[in-house]
Amino acid sequence: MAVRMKDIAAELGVSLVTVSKVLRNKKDVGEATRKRVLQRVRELNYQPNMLARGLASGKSYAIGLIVPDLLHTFFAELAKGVSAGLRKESYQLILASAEEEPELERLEIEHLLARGVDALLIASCQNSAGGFASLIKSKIPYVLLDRNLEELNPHFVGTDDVAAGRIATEHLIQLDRRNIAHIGGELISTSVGRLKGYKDALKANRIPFRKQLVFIRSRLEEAGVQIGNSAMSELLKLKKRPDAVFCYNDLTAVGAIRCLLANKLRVPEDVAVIGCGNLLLSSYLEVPLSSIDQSPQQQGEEAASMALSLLEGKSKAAAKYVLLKPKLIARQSTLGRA
Amino acid sequence: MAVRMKDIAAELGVSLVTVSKVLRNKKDVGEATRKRVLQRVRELNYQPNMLARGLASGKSYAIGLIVPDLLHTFFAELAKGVSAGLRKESYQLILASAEEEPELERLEIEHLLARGVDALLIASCQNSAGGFASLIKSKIPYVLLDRNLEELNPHFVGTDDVAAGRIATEHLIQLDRRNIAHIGGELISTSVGRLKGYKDALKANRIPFRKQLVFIRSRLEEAGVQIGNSAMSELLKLKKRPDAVFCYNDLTAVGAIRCLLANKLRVPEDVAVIGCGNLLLSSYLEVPLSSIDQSPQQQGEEAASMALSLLEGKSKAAAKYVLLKPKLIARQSTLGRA
DNA sequence: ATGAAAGCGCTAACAC
DNA sequence: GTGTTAGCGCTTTCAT
Repeated sequence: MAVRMKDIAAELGVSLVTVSKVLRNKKDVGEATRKRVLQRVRELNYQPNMLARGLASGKSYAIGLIVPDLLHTFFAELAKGVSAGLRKESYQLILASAEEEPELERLEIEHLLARGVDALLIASCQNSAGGFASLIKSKIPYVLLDRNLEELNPHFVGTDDVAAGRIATEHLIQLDRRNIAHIGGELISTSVGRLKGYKDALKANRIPFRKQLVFIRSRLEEAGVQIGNSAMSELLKLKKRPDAVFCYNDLTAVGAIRCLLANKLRVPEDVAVIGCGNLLLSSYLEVPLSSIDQSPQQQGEEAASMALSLLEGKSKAAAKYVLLKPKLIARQSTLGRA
Repeated sequence: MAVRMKDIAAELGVSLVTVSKVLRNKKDVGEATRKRVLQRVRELNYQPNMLARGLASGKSYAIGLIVPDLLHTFFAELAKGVSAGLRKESYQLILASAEEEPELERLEIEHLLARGVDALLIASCQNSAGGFASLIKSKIPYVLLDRNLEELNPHFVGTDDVAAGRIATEHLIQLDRRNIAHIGGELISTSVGRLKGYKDALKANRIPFRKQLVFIRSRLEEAGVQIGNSAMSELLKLKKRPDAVFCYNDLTAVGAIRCLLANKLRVPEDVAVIGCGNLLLSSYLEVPLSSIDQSPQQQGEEAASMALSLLEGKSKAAAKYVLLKPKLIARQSTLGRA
């Protein structure tokens, strides 16, 4: 089939090992030989068989990334960042999606391990550490992304979700809203953090926390937009209607806005809405959506470099936690028309 | 490190070969032995080392997919479809993005070949067959997706783009528009096809084709939304303003709508706009966007099954071309408020 | 039905 | 500097 080192070696009258050394930039090869080998390698556009290399060396120069859902552009951006970060160091990315199913995520972990990835990056859709058994047993380094699982005490790259919740809520407070609702998500770290930020902001501004203004929906029940829609319609049934809503993600916010408009309410005059995540299309929406940006690409790059540090055995040098600062992006859904 | 076949064999007092046979469902193993092996395999949650298997057998049970850009949800949906299609047959997907750079696409092709993928699916961002040299030399089967390159005479799965252009344009004609502009893209098969469909529809309805109503922009210059925006503003300079625009994709349409609204024109009353691709968020846009749906997930599944057929040596059984029928999704940007 | 031997294409350790 | 030897963990072929 394809050309092998053996072939190149034979052609050039050197040993296979010499070719191998040249290709891995080993120093103990004569300059003349090195040039001859490189020349031929380039002519043939030879690529070493990574299966063989991986098997022999125990290193595959590939890193796996598992995301919950690629349709969510946040994770696509994350993947882009990881890919860019790895490419700099000539590592390769193997990308897989768990389709929001914990069981599938477990399977993908095993598949990637079986393919010999050197490290694994996971934006997990699991809510417990159980699915990580084989990963932990494998001893390969791994980094959790976006959603944390504290019981694993993992290396982690994500957003400071408490800050995100606080910034969003404070933005609404500064706009003189006092009756601020929150539509939250499942019991994953991001949702929990954003809820805490919401509460913190209320407390810091001496606004009483009202339980009935908080609406938590498990994501399993419905898709994001529907969650926002139905949650908002519940909130509208309250005697004292909220004058603002902080939604834990942008899709939910889109749903909430749909519901408000359908009820002839104005956004933001009657109810201001802010999301979180800053989806790529957020500024083109029916009502351009205020949101909290989480720099997903930067998160990806950070995760990549953390993983590479771990591989180089700099376990101590590598930061354990990287929390990126969220940024407010205010648009029409809170500010109104300019 | 991890458990190996050798270990399981030793524990059970059988030979490594027997274990291997059980795991690959070979018939020539006694029922009792088979059960004992499977039992232990399950207990240990043993996963065979795919690098070793691939090296020994020449088959990796992995199929590569290269897309131009994961941020474009069309390709994310495509990937989801491929993944689902492969999973059914216990093949694994290895996903890579070329970030719209032909050179990167070439690199990814080589990487995936070096990793021993059994087949390759490519939604290519190349505009010539040059980048496919190593792929062709490798002899592994491949399928092109979405964008065709006729000089390769490849196996192909995509949309009937001529039909897409025709349907979109006819929709505008049925709404009594006669001065229909087209904003097109680079010289790739999809753009060319949609432009042809546009022309066909005009001709079929005896509407003269006017060259100045067609605006082609190379994608390299600007991002989709900007293209639409600037192209539309050029079109508005025409003496006779268009009363409708068919944009070759949704992002361009979003840009066109922005431009129209910024110029105090009403959509669709003054200018109706239709896109193509039916982005996931299309219905939540500033003006919900009419578009042409291309069933990307189904395309992905078709491509997966085509690739698997090719692997099973059913080269003749496998269809050479699969063109999916596009569907009109009419929303507010052409129909107005309901 | 079971297993011993050879080898996939490469790297690692050690000679020369 | 260069090459030899011995694997990496599997599959394949061919005995038994």
